[in-house]
Amino acid sequence: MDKIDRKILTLLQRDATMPVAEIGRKVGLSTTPCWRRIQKMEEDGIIQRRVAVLDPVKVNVGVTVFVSVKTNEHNDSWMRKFSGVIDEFPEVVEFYRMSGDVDYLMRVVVPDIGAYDTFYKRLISKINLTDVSSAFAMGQIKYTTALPLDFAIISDDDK
Amino acid sequence: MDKIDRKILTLLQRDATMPVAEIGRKVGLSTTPCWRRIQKMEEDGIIQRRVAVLDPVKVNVGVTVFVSVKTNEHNDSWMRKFSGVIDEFPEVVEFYRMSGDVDYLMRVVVPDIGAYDTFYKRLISKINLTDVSSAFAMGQIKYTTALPLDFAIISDDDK
DNA sequence: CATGAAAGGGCCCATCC
DNA sequence: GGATGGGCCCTTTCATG
Repeated sequence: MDKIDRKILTLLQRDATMPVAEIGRKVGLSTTPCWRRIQKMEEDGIIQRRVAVLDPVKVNVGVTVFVSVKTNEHNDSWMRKFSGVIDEFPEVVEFYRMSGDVDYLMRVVVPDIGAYDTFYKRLISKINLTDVSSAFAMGQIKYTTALPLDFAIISDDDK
Repeated sequence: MDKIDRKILTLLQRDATMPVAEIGRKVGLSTTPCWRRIQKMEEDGIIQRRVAVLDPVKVNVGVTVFVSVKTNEHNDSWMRKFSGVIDEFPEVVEFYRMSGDVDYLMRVVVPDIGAYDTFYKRLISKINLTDVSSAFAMGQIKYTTALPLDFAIISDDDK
């Protein structure tokens, strides 16, 4: 991956509908080589997919809750089971295995507190969770799907 | 918004490259009305944008850190300043104002612990933060940009 | 008023240089 | 990496219930 690829990714992370010809123009390439680079990055899995991003408030999931879970079950099979349960809940949009005193952290999106309570009851009915604590977000100040590309590995033969 | 719109959104959240004709076929509509519905949802801001989603590991930001901030400055102007500082950091991909004992929570993506330390130093040099604590994720088990549409408001005249 | 059918223009993508 | 061309898809216009 070189500087041009990074520029292409920057543009596509911002707007995936941009025509290849225009991307090429912005990065100083003609259509074909630019298209080939994009194609390769898709094959390599650098570009995973192209998705529509919706307005959370307008689809009535304006409330984010961070749910911390502590457990005594520190084995792989339990994690897989937990993971499988979480997969069934579309309200859970992010799920992490943590280091430190919390074992798992998930981000849940719901319309309001009441809906969160419903979610919570459904969750604990599916799997036994020892210690769960919920932190409510009062507002989303920043949210982006665009990853920083400043750390991406640049091939040597690139000025 | 009716059931068909929800189906369209479900498809577009999964894959925004799907041709309108195919979407129409899947939801039981011909091309034009399907295209118009999508157009309208874009105008209404329900569909905010279409973006490329990249693989975090492959662009070398495989480590997620959740940073909790407590502060004594509970006024709007300070929040705006903080918000402005955060905007300058592409490593911060999410930023929330919280209720409870933590005031702000952000998700930061970096290549490794060392890069997080660099980020942390740069951050506290830009703004005075009283109480900051960092929690490292050992792994991302689930991440989706797709919001649940089960809560979306359905217009009455829809079976 | 919402849907469907058909036509034009633009873009993707393959081939060749 | 660049240029040309065919084919598909988006987008508009017109017709229909």
